[in-house]
Amino acid sequence: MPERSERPERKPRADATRNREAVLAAADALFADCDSPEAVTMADIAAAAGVGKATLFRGFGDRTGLIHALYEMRLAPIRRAIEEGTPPLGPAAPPLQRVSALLDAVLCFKIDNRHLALALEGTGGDSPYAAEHYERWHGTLQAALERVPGLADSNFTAHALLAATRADLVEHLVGREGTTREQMRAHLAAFTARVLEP
Amino acid sequence: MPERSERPERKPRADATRNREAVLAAADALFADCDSPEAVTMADIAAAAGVGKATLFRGFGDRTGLIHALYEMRLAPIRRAIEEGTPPLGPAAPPLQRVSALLDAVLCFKIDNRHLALALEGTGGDSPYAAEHYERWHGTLQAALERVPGLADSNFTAHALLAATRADLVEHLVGREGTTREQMRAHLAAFTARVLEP
DNA sequence: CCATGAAACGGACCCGGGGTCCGTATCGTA
DNA sequence: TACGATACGGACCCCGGGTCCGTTTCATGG
Repeated sequence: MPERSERPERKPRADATRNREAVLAAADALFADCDSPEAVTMADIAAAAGVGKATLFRGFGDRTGLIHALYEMRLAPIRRAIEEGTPPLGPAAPPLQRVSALLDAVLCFKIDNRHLALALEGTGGDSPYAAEHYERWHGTLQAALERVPGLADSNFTAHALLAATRADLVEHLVGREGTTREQMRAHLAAFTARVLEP
Repeated sequence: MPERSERPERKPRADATRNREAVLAAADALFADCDSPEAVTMADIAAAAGVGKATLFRGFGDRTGLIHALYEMRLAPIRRAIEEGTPPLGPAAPPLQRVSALLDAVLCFKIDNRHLALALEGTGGDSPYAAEHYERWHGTLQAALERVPGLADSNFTAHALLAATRADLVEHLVGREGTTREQMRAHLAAFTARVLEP
């Protein structure tokens, strides 16, 4: 009896995908207006989505997985712009400009998605540095830094620059101290300029 | 009947202080050799100290309080060296040297007390930027930066430089990737030099 | 349009950890 | 030594993440 591995794939169920969307939407909304990410519980999300708790865990594995899915969803456009976009974000940009553009993009993303970034980095268990999206940011940034003349330590420098965009720092400055989005961008730009220019 | 607020203070009980020491020692030891801080539970600490759980909470308020007490204990000497020590760490040092010395001190402390720093910054609930010890680091560093000629944004710059010494970053580089203590110091020194020098 | 089995559902349930309560043991003082 | 205050400890509560299983709903083939 031959293996039937050759795509007997039946269509995915309609309610499953519908529920997945509902969960993502509900979670996004809940995280959006809450003081701190750990204030929103899995049961809350399930209730808000009109779904049983098990559906959450079946669809996303665990809490981290759900947040991760939300995060990647929002991140996808920026990711594309970086990997195959046009300068200054795309790969064709001259190194110096690209580093600045990269960091500015990260910062803007973190500002616009404070809740998610905070929820993700604040997921106590695993450090942010183990996540693959951080690896991507770091890898791309390091590659760009490598092409900057007179700059050793591209590895550490990439880490240090990214550290300036940490979610809780952004939350502290923007959310708590009322720093403007544009002020933040200016500050970060000035800082990176100082690091890059000899 | 006059208020008896004028020091009717009786001597603190011997067992109380003894237990406090035992708890601090036990907690320190447990945090020292564990993969991740949240792996060590309050019950564990109580058991290791030969004490009831309630004693922990009576003496330190909550988990954060206990970790905080440990942290401040270790931090005290460095704090003194900064506030009333001799250059390059003390207040009399020229700004540029002091900034470098300050950051180096923070880094060394975080390396030598990774467990504690990680436990403290990783205490999900409250962001590290709300803690008063961070306020102190930041305040001192900002003051020093203020005296560096040609450097605007001393506030943000202080945050950004301190971000390069975040506990989980240190843990990642030193604990996971095997970076040497001296390598870390060199990297950070080079990075800050780039930021400071025009 | 209906029978069928696979896939998804949902909420009761479990577990582990932070934090509390209160009867009891211990200490400092007179 | 007697006494009141203080600290003790472990049983207990609560809440949130994660699981189990009987039931429901869908896609498919007739």
